[in-house]
Amino acid sequence: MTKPRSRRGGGRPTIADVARKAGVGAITVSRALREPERVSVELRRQIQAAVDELGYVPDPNARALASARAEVFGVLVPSLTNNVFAEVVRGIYDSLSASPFRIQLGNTHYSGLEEERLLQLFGSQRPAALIVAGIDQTPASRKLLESAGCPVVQVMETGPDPVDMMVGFSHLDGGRAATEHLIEAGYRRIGFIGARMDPRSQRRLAGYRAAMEAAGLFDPRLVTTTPVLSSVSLGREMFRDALAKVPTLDGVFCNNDDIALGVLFECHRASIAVPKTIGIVGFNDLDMMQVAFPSVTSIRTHRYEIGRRAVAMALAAIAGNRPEQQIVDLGFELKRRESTAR
Amino acid sequence: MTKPRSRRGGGRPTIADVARKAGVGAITVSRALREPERVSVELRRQIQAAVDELGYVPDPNARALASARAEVFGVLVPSLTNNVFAEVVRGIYDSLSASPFRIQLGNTHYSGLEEERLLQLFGSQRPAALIVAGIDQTPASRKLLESAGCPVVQVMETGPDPVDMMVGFSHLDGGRAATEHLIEAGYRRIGFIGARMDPRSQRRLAGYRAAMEAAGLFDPRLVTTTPVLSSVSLGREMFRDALAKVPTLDGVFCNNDDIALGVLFECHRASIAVPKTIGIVGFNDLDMMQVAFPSVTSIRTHRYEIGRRAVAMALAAIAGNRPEQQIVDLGFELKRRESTAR
DNA sequence: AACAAAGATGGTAGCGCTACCAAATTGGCG
DNA sequence: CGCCAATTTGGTAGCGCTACCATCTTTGTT
Repeated sequence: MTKPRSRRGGGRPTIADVARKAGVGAITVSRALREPERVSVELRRQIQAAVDELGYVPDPNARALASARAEVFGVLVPSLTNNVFAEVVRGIYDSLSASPFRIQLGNTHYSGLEEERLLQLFGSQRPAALIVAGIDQTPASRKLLESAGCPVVQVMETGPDPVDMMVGFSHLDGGRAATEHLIEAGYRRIGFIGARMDPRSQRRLAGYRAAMEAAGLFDPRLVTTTPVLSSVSLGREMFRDALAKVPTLDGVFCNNDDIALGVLFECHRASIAVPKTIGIVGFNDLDMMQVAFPSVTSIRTHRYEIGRRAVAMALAAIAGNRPEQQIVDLGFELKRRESTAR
Repeated sequence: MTKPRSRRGGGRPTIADVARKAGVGAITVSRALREPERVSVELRRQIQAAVDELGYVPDPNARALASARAEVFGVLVPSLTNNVFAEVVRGIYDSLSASPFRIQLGNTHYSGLEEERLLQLFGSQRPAALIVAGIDQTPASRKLLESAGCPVVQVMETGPDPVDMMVGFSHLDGGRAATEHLIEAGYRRIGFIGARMDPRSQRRLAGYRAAMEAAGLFDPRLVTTTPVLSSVSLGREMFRDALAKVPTLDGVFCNNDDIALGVLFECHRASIAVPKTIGIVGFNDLDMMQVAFPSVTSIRTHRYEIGRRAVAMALAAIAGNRPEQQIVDLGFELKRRESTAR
């Protein structure tokens, strides 16, 4: 006869301990915790008392094993420090904090291969739902998502062919709106400056190009891109490059607000008047854009709300009532500010 | 006779399937995966072939249940969008991505109660290690950490009384260094502007106060704080308040770089010369501070490195060789820039 | 009052994996 | 050549929980 719980570390209470103390069967404790309405009020009280007294916390691993379903949301984003994704993730966390679901966060570093690896890993946990950033998964990733056997929400972007559900907006339309605004404001030699040209940035660039071509203003020399990760200092450097290439530049649409801020600072430093000589438009509308001097026109996107909606849709799907709308376009807003007011 | 695997979702391969295919015992497969050197080369090869062919991925839940130890690092931070913690978290993720450990991330929202709740929750998973931000845990949280039965690393700050291990730096010294620098540069009416006065901000304030008192310059009216979450726009507003309160203000030490940036923009807007009329020092040294115009003096902290070191120490402790140094002070650097060069 | 239906509770048998021990094989050495 | 130790492999018995079914109540219906 071996010692009963030699292997378990601290001998923390199990469901059997609770059941014994409450004078009921283990399964009843399990039910009282998961579907209280199926247990009489009286037993529920007794069980709760035993739980409190023992400080019982269910073991999620045992739970997942027994039910073949972990109470985990797998979340895949390409970056943890990019404020944009941080806000999406925050929306997801906030929406899930009151639920029993945990979050398994993965950082793909903008790599398709890493995404596949993480999906493989997440799949082994049988998550309750998967939330992934973007719509450009590799074929292998797409297959993994389709066979995940759980609701899948692609976020940040909308597109024609969802794996399951989608919440986002059109980056192409955003890029076009930003560019059209510059054109309407009277700018003509409008540059595009973009770092880390991920698929979303590419589509913003496509929107820029569409607007420029429609106005007969497109010139490939106006486009400056790099695969390097975006930063404020990079924005400054790229702006200098762009200006060296096209000295007549009179406006820039920046891939994101970090770049835009770098451009703004360089304008200050080089005594280039904004918006008079150069108009600036950013993307995402971080808090600081409206505080900057001059304040910077930007495309406001609803990152936090995207996170919330993604969770809401996934939870609805888990509960069995899939939303009638598979694709939710949360749109964007052009925030007109001083940097383009000439 | 019930169907053998009716409950399991997609009938994914189990260790038994691999064992059968490789013609070995299940336990040998388990060993080949976890401690390959204890299995003969030949069997190892056979097993690997079977794993590849079946696409077997071990179930982490079953693993955790059987071994009473989950391959999970619990990580608790007060904010997900604050760039500072995002970088720590990134350091942690990057250091752990090649290991079998997953990460369970919790957001305490700067709340001690929420921290307790999350520690309770994390404890139920028997994590391999815990990394928590800060050193000011509530007594209940501290008890949970002490009885977690795994390595614990407190990060971001150092202090005299670690639960287990610590990686960080002294916020008090940082605040003092920033303030002394302003004093040396010739500023006299130096304000402190601080939002979200968490314990680390409090200690930066204490450092400011110590430096000011030592120079005989302290005046409580110079201190402007709020518990509101920090942002660039809040920095602007608080600076206006501070200036209204003390019109002779000639310098500010800001709790963090967001606030400093808000101050800088307001100076531009109100045509206040920096560094001539007002000197500005920030805290953390985000990338943009050196690009700003004028560039902003700040205290550089090593967030990413803190994350990496925390993981390295935890991994060492798990492997059985605890680092001889329990408390690692990674220090900080005062980055002198244009905003205080007068 | 008799009987079916619905509700409440419990027992049993795993979920997929690993700790623990036992067995089989090999090698070294007197 | 025999014996013990080291190495390699496998069997058994759970880890803590829940799905599934069985049992026992309670309630509703005619």
